[in-house]
Amino acid sequence: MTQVGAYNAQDVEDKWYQYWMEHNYFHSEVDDREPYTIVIPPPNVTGILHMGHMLNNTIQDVLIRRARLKGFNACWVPGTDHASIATEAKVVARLKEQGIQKADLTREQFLKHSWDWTQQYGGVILDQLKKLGASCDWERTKFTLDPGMSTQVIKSFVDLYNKGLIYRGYRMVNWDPEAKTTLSDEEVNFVEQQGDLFYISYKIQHSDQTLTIATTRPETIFGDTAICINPDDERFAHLKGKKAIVPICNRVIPIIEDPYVDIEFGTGCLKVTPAHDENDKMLGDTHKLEVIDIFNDDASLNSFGLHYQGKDRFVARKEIAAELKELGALIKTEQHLNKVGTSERTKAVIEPRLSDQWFLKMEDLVKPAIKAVLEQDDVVLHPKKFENTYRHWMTNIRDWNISRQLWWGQQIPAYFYGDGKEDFVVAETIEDALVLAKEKTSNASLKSTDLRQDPDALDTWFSSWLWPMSVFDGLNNPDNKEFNYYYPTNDLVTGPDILFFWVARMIIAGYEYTGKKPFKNVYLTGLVRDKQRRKMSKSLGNSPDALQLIQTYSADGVRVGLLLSAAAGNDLMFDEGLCQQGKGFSNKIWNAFKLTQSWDIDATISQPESSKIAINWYQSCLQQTLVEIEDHYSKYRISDALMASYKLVWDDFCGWLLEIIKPPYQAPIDKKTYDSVIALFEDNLRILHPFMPFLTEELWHAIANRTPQEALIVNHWPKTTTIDTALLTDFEFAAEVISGIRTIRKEKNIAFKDAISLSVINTEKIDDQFDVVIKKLGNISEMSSVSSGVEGALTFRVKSNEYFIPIEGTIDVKQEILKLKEELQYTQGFLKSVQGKLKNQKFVSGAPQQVVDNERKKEADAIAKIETIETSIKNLS
RNA sequence: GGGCGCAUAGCUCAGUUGGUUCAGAGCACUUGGUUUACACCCAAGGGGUCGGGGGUUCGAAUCCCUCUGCGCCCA
Repeated sequence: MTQVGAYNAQDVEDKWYQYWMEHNYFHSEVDDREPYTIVIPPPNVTGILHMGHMLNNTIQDVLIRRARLKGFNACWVPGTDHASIATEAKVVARLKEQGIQKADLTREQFLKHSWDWTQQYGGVILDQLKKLGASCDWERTKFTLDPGMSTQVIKSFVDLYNKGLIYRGYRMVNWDPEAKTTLSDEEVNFVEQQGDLFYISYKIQHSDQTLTIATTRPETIFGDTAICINPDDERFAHLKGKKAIVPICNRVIPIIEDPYVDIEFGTGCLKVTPAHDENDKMLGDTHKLEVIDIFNDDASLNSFGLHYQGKDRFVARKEIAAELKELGALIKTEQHLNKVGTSERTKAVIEPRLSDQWFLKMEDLVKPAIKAVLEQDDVVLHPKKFENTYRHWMTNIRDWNISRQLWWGQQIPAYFYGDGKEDFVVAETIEDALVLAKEKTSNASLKSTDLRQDPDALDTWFSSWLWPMSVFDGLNNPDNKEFNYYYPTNDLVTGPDILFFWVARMIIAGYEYTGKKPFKNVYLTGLVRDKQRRKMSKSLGNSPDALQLIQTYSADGVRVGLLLSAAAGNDLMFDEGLCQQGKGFSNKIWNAFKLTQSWDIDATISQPESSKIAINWYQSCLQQTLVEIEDHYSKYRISDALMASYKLVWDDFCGWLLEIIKPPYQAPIDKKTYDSVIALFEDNLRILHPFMPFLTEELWHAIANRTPQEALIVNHWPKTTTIDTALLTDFEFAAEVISGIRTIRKEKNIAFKDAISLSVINTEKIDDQFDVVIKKLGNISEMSSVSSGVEGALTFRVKSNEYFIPIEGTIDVKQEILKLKEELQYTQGFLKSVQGKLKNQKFVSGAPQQVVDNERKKEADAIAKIETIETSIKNLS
């Protein structure tokens, strides 16, 4: 007998993580085994662990630990992302606090600050993942700006440029005036805002007439280069071919006609500002209009804004409205609800702006990626429903703006040698660039100092889209042993919010560079929300502190809590109660172990029949659950796999098996039973290990002294054997009998410690092997088979078997009969509906044979049961 | 404005090809139970016209139409 104390999760968790690290179990090297690879979605280098990370890294750890147990060479590659916009914004903000403006620094100085920041905070989130139990191969940790990673990004840029897929375009882009950078469409959020609709009057040249235009942005009148009307609009027919005068700046602009104008909206007249609106740009192109950009980089007005020069766009808007009013040009203003594009990062209102940018042509690149997911199932999305979203995006894809006006990131490897738009070459190094530039210009005297590298950096996603390849150096060195072994990877676990940003692009890059998928399965988790369904966010302050949660509920508890309600692709309503449930489960397992250790083992006593049968039953039960779990995993239904394991251990192992084999108080247990139970407990631990790595490893070593080679983390998944289904069915029947006894005990207030006797009319011809179990769990002193009813006994039925419990004193016959009659009525009704179906010729001929047979069986069962009940009623009356 | 999805017990959700996994799970709730692993426990129990309406079918939570409410993505 061993004394086992209470479970102290914190000490245990630290101890085992250290042990795992010391013995290098997480590290993977190329060998003969089949690989199983996951690359982590690299969190932002300056980020801290939040609930979303916890969820998706728990899932990855479950998958990787299970693969390890299944004998695969499991490799989970961790890393961080340089997250150019987010990180640069943070660095700029910190410098500002120190009184330093980014504009006052050189690029080199600024990058030095950024690297300092990265080194200071970069490891934090990875350390937090360790607390969660993440078994990443830390020796392989990568950072998207590592020199080896960056060269691959540059290589791919040059390659795509040389293939003619990257071009420089003057395009309308989303300009973030605060971060002073371009954003991709995906980084712009549209938020509803109550604004004003201004009705501005323009004079018609050489006449007294005016026309009125509705606009939400009066400050852009300085950029107006035309007025547009619908050619079919009768109201404005008289204006055709005339010219209008822009108020304040008094520029004369043409009145053009285009069916694009919506006659119904506003006044039916549209002012055209090609520099500051996508649709206006389109009109401008069609009608060859002048383009006047009126803004500086920070969205203050430039010299075209005349006396508003230097003023912010929103300040200018108010003041211009006031001036227009003074001039009598402002007819009225109306309240107007519109959707305003804002920066995902800085929340600044986006300014549509024309600028020179680098673009990647997507049309041909997406083709293999569409085929792989939607036609060939080469890459499978879980859950499937995301295929529709994927299809929609991929078939409507636009060219990707890959340049950002930032310093933190890979600098675009384009080198300018002159002032012309086409005066550049693209090369991996400045030396190569010089060679190319000399060739292109036929100017042999060019020097590298004559070259100016494009100051812009590449979009962060342009480096992370290579991630599954670049972490294995696959672009620098495509024939290397590791890349060939680990790639394609197996599973990718990430949130659906970056299906386009990241997942789709990795698939595109994978096919472009290797002709192969980057991963086989994509598991899309849901978003973690709070109980009120709100997204977890810093500003709402509704995101619990991840490390605090681990401290309160243990890492195992939090892992279980998160997984319990996390079906793939479904948002997860986070509730601390779930973690409590996880912790409760740890406690349950711990106490089950504590119980087994409290017994004295006696090798001389023989095994009770009830223990023998119960152990056989649990063996089958575990095997059956194993099949179920396997099926859940194969469909990436991780929470179902957990729930199946949870019920196996809690209900079947603790609730039934341990209760059956438990020796009487202070009596010893026979050795055979003890050994079998421990062996089965070990199988439980193997199954639970991926979900609860710490507790299971602790118990694994508490059971026996084990060498490092024998640690649970590198042990094996339970071996599969045969399932005795007849045994399972018989047990189920016995469980119903026990439940019947318990119900009667409760109804009649018969305490468990009072033994009772039980008789049965065994119409069902049930095997008596479980009688010993029924006797033990029902506290039955005597159990006998009878051929006819027992007088003065309480009864219950399981199928057509009738059970009798004689009790002292008289039973309330009237009430018993009433109960029986109710049961009879219900069964008769059930029989009637079954027979109704069977009488229906269309059902019998139309339904599959199996369904019809089933109905016949139901009919027979019901008839037998009715007979049993009727006999009982007769006996009582 | 376009696209995708959801609505099942008080809550969070399963329910795969229409029929024994068909009305289910976990939690919560009610009642009873503690000298004998665990009250973070055990047992028993209540609770849903599967969002409304219509249709297809021998048969619908499941397929189709429509209405209502909600969520997400994109313009």
